[in-house]
Amino acid sequence: MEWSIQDIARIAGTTSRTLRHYGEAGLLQPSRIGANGYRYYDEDALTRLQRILLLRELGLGIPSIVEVMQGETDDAHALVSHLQLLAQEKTRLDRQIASVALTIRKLKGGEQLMAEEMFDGFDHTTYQAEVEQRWGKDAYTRSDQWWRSKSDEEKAAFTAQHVAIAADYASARSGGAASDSDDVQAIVARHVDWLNLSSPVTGGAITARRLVGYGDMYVGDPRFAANYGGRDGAEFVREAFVYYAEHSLA
Amino acid sequence: MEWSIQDIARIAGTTSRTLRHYGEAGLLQPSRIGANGYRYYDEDALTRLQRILLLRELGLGIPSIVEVMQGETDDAHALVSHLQLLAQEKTRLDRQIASVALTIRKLKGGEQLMAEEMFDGFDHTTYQAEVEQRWGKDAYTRSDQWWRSKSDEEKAAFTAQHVAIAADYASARSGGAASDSDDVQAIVARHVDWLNLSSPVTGGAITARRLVGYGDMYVGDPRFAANYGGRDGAEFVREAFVYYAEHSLA
DNA sequence: CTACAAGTTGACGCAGCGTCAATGTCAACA
DNA sequence: TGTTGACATTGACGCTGCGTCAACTTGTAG
Repeated sequence: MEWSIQDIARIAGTTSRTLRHYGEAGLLQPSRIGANGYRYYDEDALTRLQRILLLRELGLGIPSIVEVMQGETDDAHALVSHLQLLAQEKTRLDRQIASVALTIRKLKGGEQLMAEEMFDGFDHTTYQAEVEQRWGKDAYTRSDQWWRSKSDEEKAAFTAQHVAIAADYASARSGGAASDSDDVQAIVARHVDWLNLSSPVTGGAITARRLVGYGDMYVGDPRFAANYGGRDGAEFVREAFVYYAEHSLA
Repeated sequence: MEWSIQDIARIAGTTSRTLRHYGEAGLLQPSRIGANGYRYYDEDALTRLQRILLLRELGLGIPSIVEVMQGETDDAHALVSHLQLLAQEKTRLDRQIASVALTIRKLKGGEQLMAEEMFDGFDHTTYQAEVEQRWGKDAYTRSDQWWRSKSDEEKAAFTAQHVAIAADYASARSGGAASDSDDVQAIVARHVDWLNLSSPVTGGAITARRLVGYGDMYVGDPRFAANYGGRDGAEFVREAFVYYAEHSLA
């Protein structure tokens, strides 16, 4: 059996450009080249290609894959060192997220705005007067003190976590995931953990009832919905909350 | 005041090449260009450059910075959307780390090897016989059962966490951090959390005494030291453990 | 006036392909 | 057999953010 470059690309789920690139890189040569210069690939090449694509999906660079395919390194070894790279990347990212969050807060004008901002994302009340009206007269003070008690690092981490959670909802939703899918429910679990971080302020761990209450608030208030990509995003989160409340907080 | 490209680069802590690049990108023009083509920069340019470098450190791309500098977006807004990018990147990385860890385990030949591998990283005993001798006759069984009780995702996460921790030690050490520095002690805190994950097996949370014991083992056994970059790395971890044990587990 | 160090410039390189413009191939139709 | 149009295929350039380098200037010491 023999296929043209386009055929192989379709079968393996990649592009002809990529195949030519692998050819240049010495990763995968066509099994035959026609008199007209066209590349043709056989079944061995297809198998090899699929292995290459797997390693690429795992993030290995072409030189590493070349090594592996030449048998100088076994797959596991290459993946382990790759894993170390990924881990480093991750901590670098974590650090950067923390500094960016910190810088944002500094730019926004110092501690004064912090309680508001945090409350804004946390229980959707932006102004002190509103907080007091909605949550009781000393809620603002309690929250403000709690927030001030945190170090800069902790504040940044807290903010960053929420941003990450919101981003995850967004990508899950755009990827077509259902609000009761495992993926989304896993995000909710993290979200609940995050909410529980401030349980000292709100008085105890999240209950099913409270979680659904939050969901309603997210949908009802555009300032909060904005955190989740608008009304539709907030609605998605609310559905996920409801499901989670029923199945995991019962 | 006016400086040559090299002067400005040194003052701001960057390179002349970078400055020329920013020039081409329209980010930062020299305040004057000599008849010989040499670039000269004044104080305004220096101020602007420092702002640019700050945003770059936070990971903003040049086009984004151009926007910000043109006043089309304020800093905070740009950083918030950048933060979302970073958060997405992070979850992508998390997923990839999990898949790589999972793939590694699959390659290593299924469940059979898992208990060994995990024990290998966890308390340095590679072989069943050795485990039994060192930790008591049913330690291996307990550990094996505990490990088997985990889902694939959980196993992958567990492995990935340890790799990340080891990588963090390595980068901290190569960055010249002391074992009693805040950064390193924060890594130890995560390490302790990680060790506590298997407290059901080892019988209760880590104590100061046990932590130091682990440190000694890491240094003493090359198979384990390998996880932390060899003897020197293990020694570094041991020092960090000792400090942590005295100051945070007292 | 020479010799040499230090500075400056534009150009190429890199990773992993996406995206062309320029040709080539092939079946259908005249 | 010649034409046409739909698809394929190829090599080349582009992209990010600079590091690195060869070639050329400038300035200082002797």
